[in-house]
Amino acid sequence: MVKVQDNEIFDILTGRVSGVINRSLLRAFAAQGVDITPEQWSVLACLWKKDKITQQALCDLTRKDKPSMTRLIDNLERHHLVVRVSDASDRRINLIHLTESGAAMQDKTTRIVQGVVDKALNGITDAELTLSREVLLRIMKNLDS
Amino acid sequence: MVKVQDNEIFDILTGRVSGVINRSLLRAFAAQGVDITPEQWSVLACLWKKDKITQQALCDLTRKDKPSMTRLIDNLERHHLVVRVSDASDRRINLIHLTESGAAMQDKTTRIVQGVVDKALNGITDAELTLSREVLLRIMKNLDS
DNA sequence: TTTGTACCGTTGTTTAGACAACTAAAATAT
DNA sequence: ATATTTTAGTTGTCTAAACAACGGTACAAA
Repeated sequence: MVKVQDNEIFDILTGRVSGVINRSLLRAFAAQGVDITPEQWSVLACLWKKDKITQQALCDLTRKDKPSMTRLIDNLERHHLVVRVSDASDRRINLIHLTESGAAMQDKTTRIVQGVVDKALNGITDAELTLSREVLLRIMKNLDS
Repeated sequence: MVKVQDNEIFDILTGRVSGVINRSLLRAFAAQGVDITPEQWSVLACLWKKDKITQQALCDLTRKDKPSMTRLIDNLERHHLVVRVSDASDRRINLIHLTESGAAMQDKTTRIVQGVVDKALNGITDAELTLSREVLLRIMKNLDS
């Protein structure tokens, strides 16, 4: 049995790795003069694939809850990267539209993120990565029920 | 090369796993009537190993920064689980002491956390876990510089 | 001894996640 | 046609992380 007291696993699973990555991304953006957070980037990344989708769709894609998405979009709107457009045929719905500046950020920011990912995965083989990913997905599955 | 656009890796590294675990822990505590967060638990876990240490030591052990620790300890004090005792010989220092209630939480909460960890790691072999951990540590090392 | 420097902890501000409670609109049931 | 339920999104409250700036205290150098 893996004992909780041998703290390392617990530490790793409980956000150490993602924290490091998140910080790296945040700093990489800042260093390049991009005023955006990794979370905001993940929302934009969805919209670059498919624009004009609902907030709920963005929740599903990013696995964030609705209040989080509301506030993320508040922030993205404040930065003029997206706009909420309420749907005429179903007035419950906001369709989130990329603005020009929002669309324009894709190339530069994706390069930045790619740089961090490359650095993170340096020296790690495909086989190692595949197995780790598979283990992590299994852990998530074990817990969501 | 692992492309950022194949979103899965990015998603995994960027907190989805730790998010799931964190939520699981939070709910497990709540379900057992324990009014505590996983972060607070991680601080208490340090103190159960070695009581009466400085805030800075707790920062190092938990890899949190000083403001985060200040506020975590604020919350723990509010719950009467620890107290700050300022050191007589060096008045910059607060030594964090477990209270009786703080000490008393060890067994129950550790069992709860152990339960979540067991569930998370169900069906994962030692070899798989060892390799994944090693990969994740390598990723962290790649990034902290 | 005074000055500089390093260290410990706090406060302020912004972003974000979790959860509950809520409004409004649409869809379904009766 | 009205009542109920489901869905979309917002707001409020708490916890927490990141970063900058700050006040005290200790210690070392000049």
